[in-house]
Amino acid sequence: MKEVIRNLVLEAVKRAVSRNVINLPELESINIEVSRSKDPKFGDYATNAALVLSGSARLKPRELAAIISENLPEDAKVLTKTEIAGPGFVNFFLAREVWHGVLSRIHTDKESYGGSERRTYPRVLLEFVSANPTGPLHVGHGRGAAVGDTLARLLKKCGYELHTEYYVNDAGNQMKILGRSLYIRYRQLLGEQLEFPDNHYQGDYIIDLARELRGAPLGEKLLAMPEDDAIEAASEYARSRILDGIKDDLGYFGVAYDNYFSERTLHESGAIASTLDELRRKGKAEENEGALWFAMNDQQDEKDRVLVRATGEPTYFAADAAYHQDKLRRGYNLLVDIWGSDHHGYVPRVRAAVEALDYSPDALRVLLVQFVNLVREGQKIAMSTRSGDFITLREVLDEVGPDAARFFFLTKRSDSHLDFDLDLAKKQSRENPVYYVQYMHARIASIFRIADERNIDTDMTNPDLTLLSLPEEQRLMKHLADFPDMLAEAAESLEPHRITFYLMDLADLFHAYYHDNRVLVEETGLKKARLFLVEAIRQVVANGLQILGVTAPERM
RNA sequence: GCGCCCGUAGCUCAGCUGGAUAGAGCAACGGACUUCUAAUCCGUAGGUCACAGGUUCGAAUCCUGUCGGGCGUGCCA
Repeated sequence: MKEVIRNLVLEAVKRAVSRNVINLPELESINIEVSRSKDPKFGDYATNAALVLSGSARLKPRELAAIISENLPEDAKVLTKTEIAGPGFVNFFLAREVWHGVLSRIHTDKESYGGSERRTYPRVLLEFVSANPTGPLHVGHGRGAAVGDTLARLLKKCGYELHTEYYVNDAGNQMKILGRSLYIRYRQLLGEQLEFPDNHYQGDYIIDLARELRGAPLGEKLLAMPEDDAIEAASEYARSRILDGIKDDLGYFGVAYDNYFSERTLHESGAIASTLDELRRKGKAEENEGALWFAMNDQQDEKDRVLVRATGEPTYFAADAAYHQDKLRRGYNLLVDIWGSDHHGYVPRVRAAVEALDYSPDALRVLLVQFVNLVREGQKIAMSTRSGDFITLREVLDEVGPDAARFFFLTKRSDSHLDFDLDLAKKQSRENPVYYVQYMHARIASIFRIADERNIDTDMTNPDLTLLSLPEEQRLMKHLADFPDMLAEAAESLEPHRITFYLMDLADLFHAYYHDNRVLVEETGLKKARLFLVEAIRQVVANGLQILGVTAPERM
């Protein structure tokens, strides 16, 4: 809808220029905004065009606003009137028929309402979670998964060509430690007195894996192998079992990837060596004291960073440079990475690598997701990944369910700390936003169900929407009209949390309306119009929840 | 030390790509159940947008500094 208004304004400006009413040197690059008016007395939409353009037009803002207003296309039926207000805003009052048209549009488009046509957007590769396959997913990963998967659904809805990927860090020292952890636990289980090093994986899940080995063919084989081989075999086993567990958890959480990308393949294929060579040739990588360093310039990072250790082992950074190059070579021109915020110092490094490999640094957008505190009975639950003393995603899902978890993870901006209140997530009341939103859907579904049971006609063809004259009905229709704009802006800014806030606002409007007004009234015309309205609401709620990956229940 | 993020109502947070009078929920207080689900709703109260400067027609939003909190600053991942 904003686009419609914006085009009217641009048209008005062009007409004013061609009629020589105003003079604007740079007509092409004007950057005006159309926004939703906060207060009904300012109409439905407003533009700051006159304020932005007054300088180059050499006119006072209010004068320019008047000119824009006068030069709007006469046949713009969507407008009932415009007003000039404040320092020079042009306020637009839209015709009732516009909102009626929105309702009809929702009924026509159904589950596709709110989306955008495929446009010439960049091809996007979204990478998220990418937790090391050295242990189960914890709650923080859950937040990354919810943000990432919702963002994926959102961008697809908005017409982006997008794929999702999970980068599996299955190379390097961590995998060796993982293998040794399992190997030692296994031999301990068989009765040997072995010390378990502090820096190894302490979690009980390693002991569980060791139990699986006991009596199994692989377990027998391990004992016959030289220790190094046994550790490698144990590592491979642990990696594979843990990754399967991660995939199970993600599946239960409603998250599916287009691709799992193994770091190991970058080592084995020579991709890392080739990327390093390229960096050397470009003068971005230099030997020093036996190690290979990435040469940062002043704009990139505070200091040079090691790519290959003096031991000859490439660092995580080297693999990441190769990985991002690989992604870009696969034809993606926008890479979106979702990382835990503790990795934020790493952003300049990878960005610099992308730039050194001749891609725009803007081809990489990194979303940082802050930590999650679990709260029970008002107390934060202490967690530590190192000691293996943490709450897994699975435990949270088993306790509150995937719907509440997904919704909760999106009740704040991703770069803000999140307190996840387990008690609240289970509560079935107004305080719990996920129930509040789902309940709106269930209530509407129940109207149709009740009507059916009582043999009340729910035919909605050719409704007379002028009967929807209550202020709250107007507000509801306008809010439904905002849905596509909200989605487009959330997608552009990579801010999926906007969807939950939108739905909570809609729920406020709906519950109040429902409370004060009956849909199944005697008068057939009014009943038909109201059914038409609430069904449109139900559809938008369903569409919003679908993007969040949360179910829209018919009854609760 | 240096870098990044954050500081908005008692609490938890929206709003931050500059726009008009800073918004929700919770908690507090006072109300509403003969109803399509009270699993709900209505009302009241609550603010030096951490502080100080600056840019601008206009600043919670951008810039600088100060204070306070978090994180980073490995030839770790």
